[in-house]
Formats: sequence, C-alpha cells, structure tokens
Amino acid sequence: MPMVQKLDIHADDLDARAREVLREIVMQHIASGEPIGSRTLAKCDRFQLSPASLRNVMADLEDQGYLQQPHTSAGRVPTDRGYRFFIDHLMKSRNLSAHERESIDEQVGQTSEVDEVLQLTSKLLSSMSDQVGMVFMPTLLQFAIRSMNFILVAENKIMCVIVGGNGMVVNKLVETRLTFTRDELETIGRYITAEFSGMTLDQIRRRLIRLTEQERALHDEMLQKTITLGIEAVNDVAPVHDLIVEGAASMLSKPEFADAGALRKTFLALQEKEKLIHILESFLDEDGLQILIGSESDFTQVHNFSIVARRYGTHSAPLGMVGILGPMRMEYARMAPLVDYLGRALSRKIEEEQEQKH
Amino acid sequence: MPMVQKLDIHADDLDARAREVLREIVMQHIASGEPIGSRTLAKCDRFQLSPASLRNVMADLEDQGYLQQPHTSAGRVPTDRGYRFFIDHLMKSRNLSAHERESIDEQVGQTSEVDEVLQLTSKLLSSMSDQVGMVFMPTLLQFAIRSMNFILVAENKIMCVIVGGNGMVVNKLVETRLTFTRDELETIGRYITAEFSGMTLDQIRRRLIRLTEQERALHDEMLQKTITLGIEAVNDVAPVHDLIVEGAASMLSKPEFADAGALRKTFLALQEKEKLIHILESFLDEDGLQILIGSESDFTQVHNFSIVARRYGTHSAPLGMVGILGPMRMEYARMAPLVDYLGRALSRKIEEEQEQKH
DNA sequence: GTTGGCACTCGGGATAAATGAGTGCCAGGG
DNA sequence: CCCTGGCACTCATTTATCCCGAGTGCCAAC
Repeated sequence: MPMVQKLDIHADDLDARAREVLREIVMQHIASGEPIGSRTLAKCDRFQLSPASLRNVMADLEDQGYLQQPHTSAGRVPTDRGYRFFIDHLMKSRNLSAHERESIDEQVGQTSEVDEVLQLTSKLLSSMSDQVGMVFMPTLLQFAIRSMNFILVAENKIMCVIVGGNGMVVNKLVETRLTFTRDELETIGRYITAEFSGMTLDQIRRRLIRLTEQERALHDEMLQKTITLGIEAVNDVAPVHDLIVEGAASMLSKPEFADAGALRKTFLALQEKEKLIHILESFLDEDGLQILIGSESDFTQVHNFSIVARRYGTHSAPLGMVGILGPMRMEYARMAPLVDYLGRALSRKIEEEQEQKH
Repeated sequence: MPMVQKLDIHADDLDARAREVLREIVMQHIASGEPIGSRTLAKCDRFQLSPASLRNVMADLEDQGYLQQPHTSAGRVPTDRGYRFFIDHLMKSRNLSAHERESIDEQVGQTSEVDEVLQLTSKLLSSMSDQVGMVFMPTLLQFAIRSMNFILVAENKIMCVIVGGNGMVVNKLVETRLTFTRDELETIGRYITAEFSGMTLDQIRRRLIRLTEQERALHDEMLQKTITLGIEAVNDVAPVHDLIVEGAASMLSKPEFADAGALRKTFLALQEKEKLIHILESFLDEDGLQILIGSESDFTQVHNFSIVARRYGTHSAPLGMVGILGPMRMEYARMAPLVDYLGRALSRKIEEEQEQKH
C-alpha cells in the first residue's frame, strides 16, 4: 500500500451550480474558519437563490462526500474530498505581487552559500505563508562530487571536506589508527580529487574497494593509506538527509490548535522528521506543484494537515523539495504560487552558482 | 543598569520557624503547582502547630515579601524573593542516581566531534530535566586557532576551514576577485598556519593588517594574495555565537502554559536567541552553578522563567555555558545537580579531546 | 505564644435557561 | 420541474445563578 495516495476526482462529477457552491463554501471557510450555512451563502449575492435552494445543493454535496457537518445544527465544512476538488478544478491562484517577488529575489540574491540559501528559503516560506516552512535537502550521496580535501586536526583525527558538484559542502571527522602528515593528506586529497571527481560518493566507494585488491598486490603504503582514509570519509555520509523546518511557532496562533493536546502532539511529530522526509521524497520524481491533503497520507491525516510542495533543482537532476505544512484550511490560492515561485527561485539560484563554476 | 541583578537576601533575615515554613511551602508548591494553605501545611506533621499558628507565620512571610496570594481565599505561593531564599539557604540538592550518571557518561563517551557533544548535552539537559535545554557555544574568535586551510570550490570561491584549538571547526566561504590555484591555496594555508597558529582570530587579523604595509613596500603578489584571503577569512566569523536550544516542546505540557497566548509569546521569544545569549554571556566569568529567577533579569521576568546554568570548559579558559530554562516553579533540587554534572561531564570530555592532541 | 472559633471572601464547578444559527421537509407557486 | 417561504426541530454556545469549599483575618480564651 502506498503511503501517499491522492484522491482521484473528475471535474465533471459535479454540475456547474454545485461547483460554484462548493467553491464559495471552500473559499469562505478558508477565510473565516467557521462552518458555512445556507443563509451566509445566500447573502453573498453571486447566487440568485434562496437559502432553501442552496440547502438542497449543499445536501447533495454532502451526500457525495464533498462537505460535512461538524454537528446537526451547524453549517458545512469541506471534507478532504471537497478540498481536493477545489484544488484540482476550482481554485484560481492569486499570483504574488511584484513587491513580493522582488523581495524574494533580492534576499535570495544576497546569499551565497548553498546551506544559507536553503535556510533562507525555509524562513521565507514560513514567514510569507505564516505556516511551517520546509526545505528537504537530499544527501550528497546521489550527486557527483567536485573535490575531497583532508585536513589534519589532531594526530589521529582528520577532517574530511567534501565539496559537491552543486556547491554543497560536507565536513566529516574521521578517526583512524594510522598517522598522516600534512603532506600526505594533501597528496591524498589531490589524488582522490583528480581520480574520482565527477563521480558520486557511492561510485567512489566501490572504486576504492576495488582498489583494495591492487593494493594487496603492490604493498604500496601510500595507496593503502589513501584507500583506508577514502573509504572512511565516504562511509556513512548517506544518512545526512536533512530537513530544514522553520516557523513551527506559526501554528500557535491558528485556531486549529487552540487545544493544547493537539498542539503538543504536532510539535512532537515535527520533531521527528523522518515521516515528513519520507513524504517529500516520494514527490521527488513528480514534476510541478504537489498538494497533499489530510487523509491522503498518514502523517497529514493524523494531524489534519496539508502539504504544498515542489521540487527544486534542475529538470534532469532534482535536488530536493521545498514546501509548506499547515492546517488543511489554508489559503491554497496564495500558497501554491508562493511555493512555486520560491522553488523556481531556489532552482535558478543553484543553477547560477553551478554555471559560475564552469 | 545591569541587565541581570540577583536578589540579595541574608540567611538570618528569617528565624528558624519561618524558614521551615517557607521551605515546606516552596517544596510543596513545586511538587503540586497549587497554592498552599495553612491547613495543608498543618497536615504535614513536621510542624506540631495548628493551622492558625501557621497562618500567623505565613502572614509574616507575606509581609516580608516571600509569599503572595493569587487572590484572597487562596493559599500562598512563593514570590521570586521566596524562591531566592529557598535556593540560597534552604534547598537540599538531590544528587543524580548512579544510573543517571552512568547514562550520561556513556552517551557523552560515544560522541567524538565537538559539535556533536554540544548537541547531545543540550538534548540530555532537555530530556532529563523535561525543560528547555540550552548550550551556549561562544565564537571561535576568542580562542587560539590550530590551523587554517583553503579549498578551491570555484574559480572565485574559496572555502576556508578554520580549526580551533578546542577542536571546533568553522567553515567560511570567501568570494574574491582574485583567482587562486590549488597550489597557491595550499601554500597560503601552510604559511598562515605556520605563522599564526596559536593566536586568536582577532590577533591574526591585526597581524595581517600590519603586514599590509610590508606588502606595499615589497610588491610581492603572493603575499598580497595571502593577506587579502586571510583577512577575508578572518573577518565576520565573530557573530557566530551559537545557542543550541533543545526541547521547546517540553513546555507544552506544563500547566504554566495552559494559556495559548503565553505559549506563543514564549516560543517567539525562544526563536530570537540574542537575549538568552546575552544573559548566559554575563555568567561566563562566574564560577559554579548559577540560578536566575523571574524578576532577576528582563527575559526571565517577562515569561516568569528561571534559568539554571553553569560554565563549561577549563577553569582558565571557559568555553561556554550549559543550562536549562523553565518555569520558576521547577525542581531546583534536581535541576542543580543535573546541570552541574552535565557541565562537568562536558568540560571533562573537551579536556580529554584536547589532551589527545598533544 | 498558641489555639479554636467564626464571619467573610472569592474562584470554580454544576446546573439551568436562553439564544441563535442552522437543518430537513413540505406545500404552494411560477 | 424547480424554486421558495414557512415551520418545527436540533444542538453548541453563552449567560445567569447557585452552591460549595478552601482559605483568610481577627479575636477571645487558654
């Protein structure tokens, strides 16, 4: 069973009037947070219908699973299915203002290091959406590396600095029984960089392991040291999947979290990022903006969340995901362009960085 | 006006009976969170007194500012002054169990990198105290550095890796108009390391600036490059004061934060760490355990917090502070030994690491 | 100095009543 | 056939009210 399963709903499942009603309900509910009743709906004069007629439409929508009532004498609230239909067929994205776009471009332009840009993006996502911002940075493992360097920290401690082709830099402290001089480390760094640059860490490891056999034959001490250190450096870089989560405090002001228990559960859930990483990872192959609603994944279901996310990186080499996490009742019309623009901005920035290098 | 101002209270301001009563009230209130009344107090049979007598004592304590009533017809609650007296003169620390000590030692023993140890300490502080754990890591600026290394990332981008004498490693990406070859960078790294190792970054910068004059006379291109790069690398490392904050979610379950508004304010306050850093910094010169209560600093006053903190590092060279942050009503008797032990464990660990190097 | 007694205060919990937004359904009219 | 006004009904929420109990201060007696 796939962990993420979007609801599949066709546009012509609803006639024109029902669609308009559903759209108005979703929009008003997003704006107010309250259940919407037939009277409220009738007041908005785009329908020339009486409350009673609207009630009929609404009852139909409820039967078909697009709306639900919190209790008998309350108005209607969209279900997951309702939101899904809205997002797929009814929503009109409200583009970012020129001012907002400029602000993003300017701030992104000012950063230089990749880590910094990712962090900034996450902060921007959070502050501009007033939701939780997420940037998923996949491991270096899957990308070609540019160089490896070794720095003597202490007699048996060597700091290994791996520079990825995308400008990412990873430090790894290696402890070893062997002793190295500074000169040796430089030689090793040059050798590994010259020999393996452009390969992924995984490929490098395999090559190094293969080299072990040669070394056995040659009994070359230097080669042995190179292999030992290289393998150590390359090992275990894998689990550095990192998810930058920013702005968890934004949830505190949302009426959805008035209850302290729900709040607590959510915070604890955010603390362990594995599930979120899992979900974001599953979208790495998907092109374009992805929206995930409530019951469509186990994580979002439990907390009644939605995720709006998008891939970043080049088309041929996706780097990771950016997105926001918030209650199902969020302004998708604004969130969608925001995430989209920030994803593009980030991709552009990274591409620029890479071009500079060649 | 100093930002941090501890209340100064003498032990003999209260007679024996008043002290016992105050102590019992503080302890019971810490345990229950409720205001303590004279009846409750009389039941605890260490006083052979009637509620009425206790009321007299309590009224006196209130007049002197050690207790207060949330409202008429409620029991008494300790004031800041009451807590201060309790901590200074009445508290009996409850030492960590052997099991707890072993658990700490074992986990600390398993880590190797400094960053990792600091992070772990913060997590341990938080999980073992069920409060917010803090580890303040001061800038590299004030410590002697061990080596500097330069790695070519792109034509005009150089990654500078500074290794501190304490094992800290800082990366800094420098962009420059000059172009460097890999060989040049190695030469520069060697030169700077040989010339300046053992000095603080601040000293290094001053030396480099002085070198500028020599360079003017010599017109040595290599020297010029060295100076330019060196100064760039050393500049602006200063503001990397870092405060590791762990376990903010622990506040969610405390009755003090049942109110969503207070919770929100607190989370936002924790997000900007400057004030906390400021407070912790002010304790860097102080020996031994520091406890700061409510009104004794502006930060703790606003949020009704207390801070229990302690310096770590060697006696001659303090590295930073470890501590916990929580509501005033916390189990000081347990928190004090905990922070103290973790501070010592961290210091020991760092000392060990340093010894290995020599 | 200690104690029991007493009148008084006040927050919080429980209960009851009032409110009002909303629904479903039905019968009548275009 | 669809729309509409009317009507009875439901039910969460708010408001008012009462009561209880924990706690206090004060006083008179021991």
